Amino acid sequence: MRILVVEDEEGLAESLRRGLSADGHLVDVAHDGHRGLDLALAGGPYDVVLLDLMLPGPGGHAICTRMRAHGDTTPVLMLTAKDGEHDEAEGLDAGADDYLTKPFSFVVLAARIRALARRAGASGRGTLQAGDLVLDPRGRRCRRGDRDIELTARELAVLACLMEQPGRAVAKQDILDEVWDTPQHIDPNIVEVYVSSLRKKIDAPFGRRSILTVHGTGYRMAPDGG
Amino acid sequence: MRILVVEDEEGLAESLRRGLSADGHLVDVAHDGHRGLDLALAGGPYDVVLLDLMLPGPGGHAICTRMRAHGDTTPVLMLTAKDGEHDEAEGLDAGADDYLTKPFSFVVLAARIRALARRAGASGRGTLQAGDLVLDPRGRRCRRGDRDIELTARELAVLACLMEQPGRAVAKQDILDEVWDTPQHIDPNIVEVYVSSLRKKIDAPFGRRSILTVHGTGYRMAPDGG
DNA sequence: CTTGGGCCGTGCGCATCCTCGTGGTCGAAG
DNA sequence: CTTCGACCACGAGGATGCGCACGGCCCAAG
Repeated sequence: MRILVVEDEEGLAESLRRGLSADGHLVDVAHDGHRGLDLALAGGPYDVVLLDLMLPGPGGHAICTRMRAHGDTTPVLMLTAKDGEHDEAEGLDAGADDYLTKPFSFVVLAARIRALARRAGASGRGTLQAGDLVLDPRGRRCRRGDRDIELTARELAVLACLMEQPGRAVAKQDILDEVWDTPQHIDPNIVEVYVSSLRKKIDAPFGRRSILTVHGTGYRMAPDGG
Repeated sequence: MRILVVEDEEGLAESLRRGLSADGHLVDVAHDGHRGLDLALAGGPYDVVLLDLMLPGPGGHAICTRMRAHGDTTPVLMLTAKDGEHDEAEGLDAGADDYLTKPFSFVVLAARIRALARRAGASGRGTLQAGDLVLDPRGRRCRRGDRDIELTARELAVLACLMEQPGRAVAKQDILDEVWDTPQHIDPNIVEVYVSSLRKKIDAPFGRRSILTVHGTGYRMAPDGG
């Protein structure tokens, strides 16, 4: 997922960036309200936006209000150091979807982010993204940049399997488990064949390389799409 | 793993309990919706929850919805006797992660459970850290700061062995035992070779020194990453 | 029936990785 | 300081795993 973090405390911002990156997300960080507003309005699309309430320049409240005024419905998770009801009400009024008081544990944050993404996904779920490569498994569509790409059912399933966890290696056996019904009766090399076919469709014509081989393990989707 | 099974057909419930236990999991079983809901909300934490859709009392749909409303993101696998699209959409809307129609083979079920647990476990657990050095053994990823580092399978295994106990010296023989299958038939110097290779990748390019030699014993990971 | 597309298995050429040997360097003990 | 054992760097060879083209099979549409 693409996540925007607007947070002026550098230590916290950095640890959020690391933690979320380690979870396989693409993270942009802004250290003040001006940059945060710019990215929120034009840097996206993001799947989730984390906003600190107190910031140099426009605060989280203002950023969220502006986003909603522009018709942007990206889920917003508000972070704040205070814990009064006053703040919570304000944040939610501004159009925030959830609210977290500092200090918080990273595990809790990750859970809230998943929950937000899940709820948002209800209306337009299932689109996977890695750089300029977009996959809509339900609608059976795949695009690189502005060009549509035709995929067969198996190709699409394998690609989805990889794009569900961009940046992480997926074992060949795991792909078999997820894509084939009777994985035990099937030659694992079949995965190589489909990866080869996918590369010919989504990489070669664009001079890219988004599906990387992890020797002895399986494959990995380049988070930036190659 | 801890697994919750909510299933009212006693025969099926029992065979699931036996099969999953045989796979090494800890299994709790509920035979109706009320007990299932109680366990799901308070009996955990579970790694995976299996929900039958049709139950005495609250159905799987309701249980899943309640779990999500409580912020619980435990992976849910929905079981159902029907096979209409209607059911699938309902289950996924409720926040289920996957969906299996009866009858199903146990092998398929086990594979789906593995896939769910893997996806969930991907975020957070299992990542090792020492300063700005981060290792994700499952996803086969390694980062120093904001730069990705490519490691071979052996390199990664040796590094994981050291990072599991940052600051503590690990005997060369212990590394052999953990990383190699037949440690007795192998030249112990091989460990030195891989440490050397690791230092070239994770230390030298950054001017750091995170893998320290403990003369006469083995090696030690600098807790701060060097 | 014929045709075409998707799916799966096989085999060979090739890239990568693993392992070990050699010779040089470092560090601790006396 | 000297000595000896432990450690390190480097490169060659074999072993392993991968990429990809090809051909047969099956099903569905015409």
